Amino acid sequence: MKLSNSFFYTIRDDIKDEDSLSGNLLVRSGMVKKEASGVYMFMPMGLRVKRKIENIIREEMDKAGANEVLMPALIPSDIFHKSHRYDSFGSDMFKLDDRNDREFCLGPTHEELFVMAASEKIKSYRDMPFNIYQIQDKFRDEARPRFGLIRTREFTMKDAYSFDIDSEAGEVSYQKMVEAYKNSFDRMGIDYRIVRADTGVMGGDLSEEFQAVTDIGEDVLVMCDKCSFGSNIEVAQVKARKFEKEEKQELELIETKGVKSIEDVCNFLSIPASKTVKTLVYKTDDEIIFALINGDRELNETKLRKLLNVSEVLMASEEDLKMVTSASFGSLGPIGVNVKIVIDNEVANMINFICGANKDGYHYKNVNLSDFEVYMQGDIVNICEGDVCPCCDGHIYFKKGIEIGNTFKLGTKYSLALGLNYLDKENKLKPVYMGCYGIGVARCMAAIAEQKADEKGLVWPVSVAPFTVCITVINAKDEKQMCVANDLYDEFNKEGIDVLFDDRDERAGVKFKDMELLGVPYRVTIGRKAIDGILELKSRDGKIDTEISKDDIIKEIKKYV
RNA sequence: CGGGAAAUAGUUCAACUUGGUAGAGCACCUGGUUUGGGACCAGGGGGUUGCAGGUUCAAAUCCUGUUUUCCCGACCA
Repeated sequence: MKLSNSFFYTIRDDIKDEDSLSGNLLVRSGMVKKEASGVYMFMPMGLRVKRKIENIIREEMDKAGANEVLMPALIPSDIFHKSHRYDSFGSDMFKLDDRNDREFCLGPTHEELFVMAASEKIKSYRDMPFNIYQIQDKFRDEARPRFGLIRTREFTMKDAYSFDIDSEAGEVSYQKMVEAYKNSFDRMGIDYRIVRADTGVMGGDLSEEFQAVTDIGEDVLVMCDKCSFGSNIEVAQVKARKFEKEEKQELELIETKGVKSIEDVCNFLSIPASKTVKTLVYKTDDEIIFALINGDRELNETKLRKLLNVSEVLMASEEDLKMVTSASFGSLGPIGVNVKIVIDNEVANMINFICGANKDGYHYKNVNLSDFEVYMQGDIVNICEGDVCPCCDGHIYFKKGIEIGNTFKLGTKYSLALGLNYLDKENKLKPVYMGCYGIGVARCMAAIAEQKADEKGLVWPVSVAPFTVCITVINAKDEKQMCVANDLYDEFNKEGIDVLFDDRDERAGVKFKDMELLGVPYRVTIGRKAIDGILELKSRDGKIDTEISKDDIIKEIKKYV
């Protein structure tokens, strides 16, 4: 591609409404442009990167034996009613009516359609296993699009679905996809971690996420400094701490005027937070519950929701609280109140702890488990840095990540809901075992940009770069330089190397800056010495900066691609 | 959905507090000088100040509403 007559532009100033590093650079380099919050146009350079990422994924999926298909983006809503997901997606779904008032939506995901597709083939156990996938746009009316391409409302996703006779066979299909994912992300040069995650609205038995490590990540990744444990914080198990053994003391009511927060209590009594118990009030589907956790912990709502087996937990308001006690937030505890008490595993290990007395201005000292009735006990807190790993005796540290891919063992959730069955050897009807596997294509692009960019602009690995090499002519009016450049351009093309020819009549500095902003991995500069057959080769990452003979340049570049 | 900020030329911003003909850098056009790291000089084009009301002799500026965008949170495969 020659730049002089191409649709290419760059922007010198920072973009006002793109705060993230990747979003700002992707827009400034003319790769994408925002049309609305979370809605982007892809310009030629951006589209090339996106396509390269798609092709890496496509190759790895095909290698793993999956077959590519394409589903509609426009989907009749009834199918989501059938799978009972219409309401769970709720306002995240873009909804519309056709001219006959039939309800449609723009597909937020495609499990249902893939089940429909698979049912065309699946009649018997002989018809499995197989895996089908597509690379297509999804639409989700996100509450808050942000960070450029990282959270958008229309986004390209590769989604694959495996169909097996049972969980054992499903496991094999699942592992194949995990391998394909590792290969894909390795080829893209992404620094990622695999972590356990919540299955969320997808449902199913197990979910793992592929998380690109970056500081602007929206997820907290829980890692162990000793073993390979990795988990999203939302599901990371906490090994309950054991506390020092001591004799149980007599329960004691103490006056604590104006003492509300855990911090206040600790200061007032000169004790560590771990000696206190925090009482949090939650509203579930139909009642108020008190959740008790150690004073230096944070509650994890996902875990609480699962423990209680309810669809939603919300923090209670002051009014909700009035229904169960006259005390206000800051003076709550498990004693003398008629609500269900849920305690964290760690609270069960505590002896003689401090908590609110359900009477404003008072706390209880020396509280023990025997002083109140426990409705349920479980792991309902967030793991902390420094905690002991749930799998070994190592210690936990955190990283932040962007979810670039995930894999789900769906099990039979969708096959049961939508009637996808097969006949086994004994002629019995059984539900199909499914897995589903997603990769956010543009999100990968943003993650790479985020991880690799420097102060000059984007830095693409060769595998996803819009062009592998650019030819920069110092003086486009110099016929000899242009002649050398044109020859080289033809040679690169002949060799099948993606080459960008910056033949614009611009000053050298402008061309250098533009190519650095764009992040092309290698630059061949054609300048004064070109007449003697001497060119310059510079890599965007700064590792190579050398003069080189015109005759060796192709060979040299080929070493890196 | 809660909290915060913002909207003025293609773009980044100024002018708003204290109402009085909207200005700069970059970008763009013309001419000239330049030509290896976002050149310089001279000249020039470009704005219903997001939108709708209101107050006023007079509104970018004050008031009300509304829309959009970003940030923090809630939410989120």
